[in-house]
Amino acid sequence: MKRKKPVPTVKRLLMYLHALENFVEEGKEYISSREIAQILEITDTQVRKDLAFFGNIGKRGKGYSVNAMIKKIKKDFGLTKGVNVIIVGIGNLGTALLASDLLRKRKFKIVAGFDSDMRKVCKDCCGIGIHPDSEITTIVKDTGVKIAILTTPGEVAQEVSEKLYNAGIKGILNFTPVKLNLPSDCVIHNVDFTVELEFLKYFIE
Amino acid sequence: MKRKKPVPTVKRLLMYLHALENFVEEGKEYISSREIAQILEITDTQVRKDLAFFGNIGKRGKGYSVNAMIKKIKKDFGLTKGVNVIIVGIGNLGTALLASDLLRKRKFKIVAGFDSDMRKVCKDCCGIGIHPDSEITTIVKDTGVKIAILTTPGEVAQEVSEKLYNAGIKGILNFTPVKLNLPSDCVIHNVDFTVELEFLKYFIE
DNA sequence: TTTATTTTGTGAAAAAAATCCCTTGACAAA
DNA sequence: TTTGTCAAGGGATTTTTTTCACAAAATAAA
Repeated sequence: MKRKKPVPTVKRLLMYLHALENFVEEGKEYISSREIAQILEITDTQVRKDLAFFGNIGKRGKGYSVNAMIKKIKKDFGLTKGVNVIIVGIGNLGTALLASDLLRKRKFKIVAGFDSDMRKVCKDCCGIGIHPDSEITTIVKDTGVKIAILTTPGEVAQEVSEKLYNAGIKGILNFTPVKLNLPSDCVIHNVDFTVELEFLKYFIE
Repeated sequence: MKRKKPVPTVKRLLMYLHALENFVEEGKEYISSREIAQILEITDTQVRKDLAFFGNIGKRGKGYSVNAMIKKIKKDFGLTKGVNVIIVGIGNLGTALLASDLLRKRKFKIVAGFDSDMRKVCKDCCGIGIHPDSEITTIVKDTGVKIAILTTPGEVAQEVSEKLYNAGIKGILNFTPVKLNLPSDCVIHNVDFTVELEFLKYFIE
């Protein structure tokens, strides 16, 4: 890898990865930058510039090896083996994520779920054990999981996130509408559909 | 409004709006660019540049009127009155969105839900009528709804989105992992948590 | 083999976005 | 008043990101 990749490049590379995995199922061996570009509705130069971060991995006149590119991206992003995550807050959204196969399909392994409501705590919900919040610290430490998906109500989000941080969580995918305040060695990424909807609305004249 | 706003500015303005609505609850009258900047962890210059798209709405030495700014942003984004949406695909995620108060809180009104499975169809689920897919065309035309939230399985996403487009939908918030192919007068915005998770993982060393 | 075509790779240019710096206005305290 | 501080506004600059233009390599066809 050449050097630190710009954030937009990182996002696009992940989108290339997802697009490519469909092609490998079809048995396609090589793909050109133009083909990738058409799928994502960007320019082919852009695709080549992004892929140039991995060195010269393309074959002139032929394109990029689908398998080789998938491997390169996965390796660079630490996605070669499954990534462990926990889900904190087993409400409607948390349950939907537990039941969804999207996470599993992309090799994310939900090692545990947590909820403050003892009624939600059960040995096995959708194949994943649900534990009380009080067990966050021990389980995070024992499993060494580094990523948490936060789907609690907004009211307790800050408090719970602090517990997660202290237990050793290094990244939080925050589905609550609250802006979490944690030390900078914990990466927080906010997902807010209402912002996305408002954003979408703006582009409809 | 001065001129067309850059995409990053649009996103930030919406985040300012969300942040500000917390302040108005606290009864705060004026807020400085620096205060907003600190919440979102960006620079104050950035905030001022973004707000400059609305003209000179700030008061030197004092800051920006919280209420005035909220009004400005809402008006510009067409968020002064409720925005109608439909949810298509009443699986786990669709159900979670129906039950969630996040949409309601931000003045999105779910006018109908749709599912191909007749067993999901009921008069009133979480206060919203669920209809069979076959009724998409009539209901979209009758209500004039322009935005759809797509939460079907990936396999039928393209097909269903075409039906939505033909019925008059102009914007789709796409939660499926499929890249939809529709004419360019329909805005598509993709939300993929797996990409977000992978993105997050990249920034944890 | 030769020629045409496809497609990568890259330095340079352009465009977009963010930051810097300085001026000006508003308010408050002396 | 005068003075000090806070904070917006806006031009200039810098940085980042994207696009352009074209050479070079590989392939396929003649």
